Amino acid sequence: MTVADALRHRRGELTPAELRVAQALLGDYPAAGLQPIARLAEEANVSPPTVLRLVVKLGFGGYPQIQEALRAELSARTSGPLEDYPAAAREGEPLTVRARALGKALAESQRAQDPTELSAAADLIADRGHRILVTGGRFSWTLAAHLAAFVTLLRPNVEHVPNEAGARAAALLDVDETTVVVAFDYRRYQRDTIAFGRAASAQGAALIVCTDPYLSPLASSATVLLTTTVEGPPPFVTLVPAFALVETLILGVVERGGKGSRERVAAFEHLNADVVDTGE
Amino acid sequence: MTVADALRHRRGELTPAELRVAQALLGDYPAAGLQPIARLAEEANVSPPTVLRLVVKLGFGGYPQIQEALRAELSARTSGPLEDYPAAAREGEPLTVRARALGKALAESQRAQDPTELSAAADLIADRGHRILVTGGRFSWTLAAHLAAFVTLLRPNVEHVPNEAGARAAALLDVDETTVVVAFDYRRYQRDTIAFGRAASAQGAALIVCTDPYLSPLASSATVLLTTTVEGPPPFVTLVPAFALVETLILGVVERGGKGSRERVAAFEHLNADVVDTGE
DNA sequence: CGTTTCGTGTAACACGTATTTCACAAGGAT
DNA sequence: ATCCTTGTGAAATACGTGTTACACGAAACG
Repeated sequence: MTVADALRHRRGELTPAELRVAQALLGDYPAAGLQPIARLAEEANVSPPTVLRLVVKLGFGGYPQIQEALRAELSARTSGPLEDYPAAAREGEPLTVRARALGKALAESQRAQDPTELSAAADLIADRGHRILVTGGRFSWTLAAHLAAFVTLLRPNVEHVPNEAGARAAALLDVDETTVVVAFDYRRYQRDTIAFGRAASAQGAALIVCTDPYLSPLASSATVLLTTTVEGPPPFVTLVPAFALVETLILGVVERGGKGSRERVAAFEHLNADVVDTGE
Repeated sequence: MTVADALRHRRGELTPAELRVAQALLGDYPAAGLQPIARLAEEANVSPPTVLRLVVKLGFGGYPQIQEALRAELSARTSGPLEDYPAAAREGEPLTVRARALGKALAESQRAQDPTELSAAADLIADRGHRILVTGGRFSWTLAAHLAAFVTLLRPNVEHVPNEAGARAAALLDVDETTVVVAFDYRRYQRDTIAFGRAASAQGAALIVCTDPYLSPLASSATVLLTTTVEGPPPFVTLVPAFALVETLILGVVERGGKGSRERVAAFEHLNADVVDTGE
């Protein structure tokens, strides 16, 4: 397990100040952790002892030890298993290159995923005692919509809250301890999404935050935190891993729903006259 | 110029012992240079002062300075934190299995993709002489929405037609030869999506159909046909490859849009006060 | 409303590290 | 051969750094 993995995995045990250190570390990984402790502390707006406490909490004997771990990860890169993957297919072809990049991003992203967090999220969403609100940002709203569309099929009381002030204000009116809010917030974090999530959290709702490894500021309020890569082919970002996460979540909810969920789907299909079973 | 460049460039001026340092440094770059000077010296079989002399010869004020330069190079890499650090993938874990399945589906799907069709689709969508309508079915409408949301950013005259009779009827009113319709239709093909596509095609519109390998009935009317797998982990289907296709299409449109597209995106980001650049 | 616990920063301390100084070899020149 | 020049390492020094101890404040608890 890499330092980055450990950092994300044990996020729940971190204090606010320690979380700031984690963000600084992940934000410029691994270079930030190879600086003197005082410099890292300054970038994270905390004191050196706080950094040290985080390091010890992660299981390292001291700051030099975590630095050694980071250097080791750095050295391991050369002999990494991903290097020999591209043996297949034609090099050069832009489409092939893109496919590889996406596949790699997907694999990496899911490797870093914490099964505990994932199942906690599925539990929350599957529990019919909760009301579910799903929302997203300028681009990620489609992910929210996709999740909401499927989950609606599996259980009642699911709502997609559009990326829009009025709808969000209205949705907040009924938020209480029995509400679960799923928020998608990826780099270029959006102030309004963050505000919505924080408000919901303040009103007692459970908060599932889906974000990138740099962590949305909303992460500190999260009950459950799910991260996926957004690194795509060189200059671009991709939401493919995030989309895969959404599907995995849906899968988890289906599993928890058991027979009831399947029957619900069957009922839906019968009600739906538009559906054609066989092609042609 | 990077430290590595400087090292190679000036290797002629180096003494034998200094050369050994250079080799050690380049052999495990840049991790070796981020160790304490004594450790690096030991690995190169020289004394610490020799390392320091090399550092000064390269134009650095001291050892901390060259370390800072190395860290800066590390940070400058555009690649994200996860991308570079593979680490060992845990076998067996259900999540990993799913990741592999998705990755495989993705790779296969994109390999089967015909570059000609893909670029034809991108051409059609990028051409500003056309009006673009995007629509999808019960589940794939989010894909349509995602495509529409991004393309709207890149060019004017793009419309997402919801999966709903009224909206579709209204949209059909203005369809003519200058219209391009993008339709998503995956297994459990939908009668209404098919009807919409056929009607648009009959009115002279170009038709881009995104479907699975079993082919929607709409395929026969398609100007351009794009297929992706829907085979997911055993009992389930996945839209991940389809989502990747959408992103690839967007990428194609961006490329064709050239500088204009980028400026459009930049303008959008400036207009958008909600966006937060840095966490917290 | 005290009391306790937890989180955090300040300041002193101790350790490790970079740097300097100096001594010693090994060629090359006079 | 003797003197320089150049390259190198050992040891001592001075500095920066990690670490520890302690004190303050805020939140949780009784």
